[in-house]
Amino acid sequence: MTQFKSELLITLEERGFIKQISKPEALDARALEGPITGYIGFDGTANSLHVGNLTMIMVLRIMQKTGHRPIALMGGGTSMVGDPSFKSTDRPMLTLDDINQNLVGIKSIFAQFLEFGNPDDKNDPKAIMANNADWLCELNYMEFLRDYGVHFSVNRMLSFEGVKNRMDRDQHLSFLEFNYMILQGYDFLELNRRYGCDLQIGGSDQWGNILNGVELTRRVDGKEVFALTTPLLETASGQKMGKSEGNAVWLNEENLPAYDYWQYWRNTEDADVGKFLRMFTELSITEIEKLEKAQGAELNDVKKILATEVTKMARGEIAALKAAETARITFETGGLSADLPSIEIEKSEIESGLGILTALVKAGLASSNGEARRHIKGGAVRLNDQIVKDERLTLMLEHLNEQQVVKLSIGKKKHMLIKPV
RNA sequence: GGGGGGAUGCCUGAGUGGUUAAAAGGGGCGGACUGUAAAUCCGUUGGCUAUGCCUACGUAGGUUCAAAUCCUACUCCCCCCA
Repeated sequence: MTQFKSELLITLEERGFIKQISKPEALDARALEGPITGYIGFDGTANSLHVGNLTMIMVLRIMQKTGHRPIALMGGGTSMVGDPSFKSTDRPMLTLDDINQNLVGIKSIFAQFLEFGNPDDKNDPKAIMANNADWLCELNYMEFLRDYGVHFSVNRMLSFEGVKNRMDRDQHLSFLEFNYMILQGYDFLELNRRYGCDLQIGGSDQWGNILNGVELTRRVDGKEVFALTTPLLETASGQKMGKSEGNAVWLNEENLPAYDYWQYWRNTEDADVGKFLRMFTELSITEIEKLEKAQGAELNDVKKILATEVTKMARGEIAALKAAETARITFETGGLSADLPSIEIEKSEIESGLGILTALVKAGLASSNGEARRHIKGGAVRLNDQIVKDERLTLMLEHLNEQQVVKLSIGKKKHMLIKPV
């Protein structure tokens, strides 16, 4: 294991962000010399980002905090093609408009984590948001082939892990998709030319693609740039990160209320607590080491700290503390917090008798009447903390409590308030 | 371009005329146990105004009392040869 000297690599290392580095010593030395410009690519296919992207965002944030310049590269160009690896879906190609609209949403999330500056000012040390559509869409095929295609060895590309796997499993790999890695390599070269970018960071599955860019930049412009990958993030029990109730855990309030975001982190597995504290909070390492000593049920308090810290960053301190308090009231005192996620329903609808099934669906606790019915049968549904046994029960104004709301729950963890208006 | 194989529910994958809303596993969800954890066990997993009805086995037609299952065309994928 290399002993790093630069604050950047030391921090990334101790927080568990490093899986592989192309030339660790040289990169370390470069980081000591002066600010590095590093980039990570993000998909522009959704209007938001989720917990699965958080690792990358945190790496960019660490770059900025240690005095380097991060670039968030939107895959506007590559999204136009659509990722062909999901070949079953025949999904419509995203238009430039869609992508640009998505980028607006994504940018607002980044703004929570990074400080952006003026991309045209070479001396502005703040973060940059770039879009590869700006250069990929203007490429001329013949020129591109002659200028850059010549530097790619098919033999070599075939030997990359990702490609090899596909071949071994006899899985279709289109030429389009094969070109992905070339375009990504070109991105690196282009970012180096535009912003002096010397580092590309990505998930460990990106290793081969990143190296292509490193190679290309060296061959074409004779510049040395670096690759760094982060470990693939899974929970200790091997689940993919970032799904809760089958839905993505979004980083923005509009897609997921702070309370639910807080809950996601509160429900972290014991074995992941230390890892997550390191990666997703900015508590000091000594502090984290202290917290990690907690055993068994004591870990519950540490999980609360984790949840609050992580929520602070994405949603701000006020929202985080409020979420923590709401959870405390709900789970620890059995009381009713008015800050639980809620929906508003017309008062007249309740007056005329709102079926419990419909209410559950409206509250988003069940996706269909059938599912709501099954939950009632399974004894999972509660109305104001009373188990509901009758699926024909109707909500009436008498069900409103002192605070003029009705609390609907499914299971022990999911609660919604219904507010008549 | 020639020959062969295939497309099934969230995913993998059985099913080759009626008993099939479709085996099995995974995943999801709920329950028990706990610590709002993991592991384990149990239940559940198309929709509806529900002893019935509708939608569903790549797409469009056809045969049949009856089709995921048979026929025709189309689309897409895989393999072998060129």
